[in-house]
Amino acid sequence: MATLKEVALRAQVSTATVSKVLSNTPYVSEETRARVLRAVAELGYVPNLAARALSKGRTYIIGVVFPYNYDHLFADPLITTILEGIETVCTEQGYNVLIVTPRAPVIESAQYQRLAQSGYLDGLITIETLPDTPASTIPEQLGYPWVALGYRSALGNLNTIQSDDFAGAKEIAAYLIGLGHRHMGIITVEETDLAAAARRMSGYRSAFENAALNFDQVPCERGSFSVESGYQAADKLLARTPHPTAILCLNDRMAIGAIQRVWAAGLQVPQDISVVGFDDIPSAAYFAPALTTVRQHAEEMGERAAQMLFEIIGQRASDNRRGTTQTPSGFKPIVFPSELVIRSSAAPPPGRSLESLRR
Amino acid sequence: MATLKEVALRAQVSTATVSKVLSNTPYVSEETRARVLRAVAELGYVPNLAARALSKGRTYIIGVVFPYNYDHLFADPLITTILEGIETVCTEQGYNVLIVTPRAPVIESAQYQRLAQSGYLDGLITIETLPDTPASTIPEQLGYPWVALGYRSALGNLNTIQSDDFAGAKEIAAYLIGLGHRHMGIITVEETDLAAAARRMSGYRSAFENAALNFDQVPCERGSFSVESGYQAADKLLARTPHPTAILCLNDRMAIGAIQRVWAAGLQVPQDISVVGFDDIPSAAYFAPALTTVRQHAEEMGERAAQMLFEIIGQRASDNRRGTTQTPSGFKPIVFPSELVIRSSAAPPPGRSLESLRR
DNA sequence: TACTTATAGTTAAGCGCTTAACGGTGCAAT
DNA sequence: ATTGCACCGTTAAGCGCTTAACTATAAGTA
Repeated sequence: MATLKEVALRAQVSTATVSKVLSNTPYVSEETRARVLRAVAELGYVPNLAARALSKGRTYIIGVVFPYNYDHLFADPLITTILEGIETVCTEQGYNVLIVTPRAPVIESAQYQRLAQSGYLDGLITIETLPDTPASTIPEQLGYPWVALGYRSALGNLNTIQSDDFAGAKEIAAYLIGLGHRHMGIITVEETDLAAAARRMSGYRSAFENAALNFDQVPCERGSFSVESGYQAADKLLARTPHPTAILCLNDRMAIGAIQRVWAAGLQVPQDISVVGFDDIPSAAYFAPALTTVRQHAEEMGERAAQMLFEIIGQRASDNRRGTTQTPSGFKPIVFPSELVIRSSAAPPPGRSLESLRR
Repeated sequence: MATLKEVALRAQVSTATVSKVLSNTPYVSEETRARVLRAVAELGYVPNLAARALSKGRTYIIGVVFPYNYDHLFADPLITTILEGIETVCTEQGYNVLIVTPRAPVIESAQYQRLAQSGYLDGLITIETLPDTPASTIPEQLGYPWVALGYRSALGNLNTIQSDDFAGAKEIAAYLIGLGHRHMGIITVEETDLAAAARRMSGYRSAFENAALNFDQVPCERGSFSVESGYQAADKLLARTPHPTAILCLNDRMAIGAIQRVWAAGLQVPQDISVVGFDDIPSAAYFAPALTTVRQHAEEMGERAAQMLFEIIGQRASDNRRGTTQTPSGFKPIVFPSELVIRSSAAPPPGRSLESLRR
């Protein structure tokens, strides 16, 4: 609670001198430096960050904006893993992380809007799971240092970090096709709920078309990310005759739900039906059967996002210093590969299952 | 980027008036109010929070301090669930959450120390998994609004939110005993790594003693929270002859690891060996066999912690207003019950397994 | 000797906001 | 006519820090 002034008084110097000592500015004698430092120690002085922020125009806080329409936000391991990556880099750089979870579509979220423009944040990382939300727009308008994890077609995806959803989806679909599956089902989500959904669906489609399979008549149900919704969606898929021999799920949690439903039907995974997911959440490996899925490099993506943000912040700062007008350009999108993780929830289709089921 | 001053200029009033309008202070005519509001809208004015924080002495940011020695912090669903609870309440109250993850024992973490004392935070919630870390001490010394999730024997556990680890552990141990198990093994962690560890162990002990079983000769291995470490610990437990018919694990992840090891030995859970966990992480329900474990009310605990914090903040504020000296007292600890969740990873011991193993 | 220049420290303005204290109005009550 | 007071608005003093601009001294240079 001691202030700079009190330190100055005690050390018998001006506040400017104390400030200089604290910021390691040169031209302070060893003797006064020592005196100041002693006063600081004696008073247990800690600079007031709000004051510093006001006068320096920097807060050393960066905001991480979560997607708003997720069911249980932090329950998604992918998101928390990304957060962890971000957090690591920010801490290294001496920045703090403020988490922003808009509870309304971003455009309506007063909380978010204010924060973004309040000068409280030195930068913003948005985790954008939705297609082109206005969240994408605002920071850019402000010339605000900002990076998005996700897609932003509007601005040519500048300053974004992405996962190669298309390639990952294509690969896992091709894998199932390679195993011999011809009748598959898909559990997806509303494309308005997840920007990546469309990419993954395109990936699936591409694999199907490569194998000369008609993608448009593949049965497809929609869930809402959760295990429960995966169960429900699988329920509908299994009601078909013949039922699919493999189910492609847009995320792991729905895959787990789908597997529960398959079990409930008295069938085995993968012997009777193969089920694959997407994301490779931590428990995917320990689930039985261990999930065949697609891994995204979430932690690295988070780290890279933070690094990119700091590059932007640094660049802005030097621009300002030399009075250059801001380069309105940005970084090209960084696309992280996603990789097929083969475990044991997928296998070749049962030999004559189709025939036998048709009886 | 517009400032109060600019708004005032445009609305042709003083900055004080603008400020009053913005804070809904009475005694402003409808007409000027409208004029000010229009100017605000036209300029897209958003108050600068750093300035507001400085002049009001409040930042509307509360810090959540994570335990420092966790392997993969955010990977622990318990922690993220708590965070979610905290976040919910804070958002409701118009507060933001800053996450603080000391990367060193708290006492050495300059980052943490400064933050706590920098006036940047209106309050602190520490998630304390360790026994009486200095983290517990500092905020209290400062009379800083602060709540801990965990145990703090030093201060009579004032202002803490706890889970009834003892009762939960006792209950699950008693459950296994009730099923008929007599030879059990325990997978715990270092007590210096988790304050609750001692409580849970006491709970186990109590159940054993109630059943007149000698707790001290129960084989006990130590892991480090992770699935992998559970596997390793189970490995040692299974090396014994006779091996235990049930394994009590201090958390679910280690239980999952232990189950993997049991499978690797060609044994079935729960037919051959029962394995139970603690925490009831989300995937516990979907794991096969679904884990019998102990649920903690993590989200509610987080919410309650935040509520308690706001009560303290409010109380401080009114104290200051009427100049009362701070009541150094605090709230009594709130203990959340933990409840046994019976699923399918535990069953009675195999009929004659004891005899047959002893051959 | 006079003029730089490096060093050491101070002054004071200012970051953008809040708020106590202080005028002025009108108008009802004395 | 005087007082009281509810109402509307302004002035100005901070909040605690940073930093440009300045003063002052000592040492180096032509």
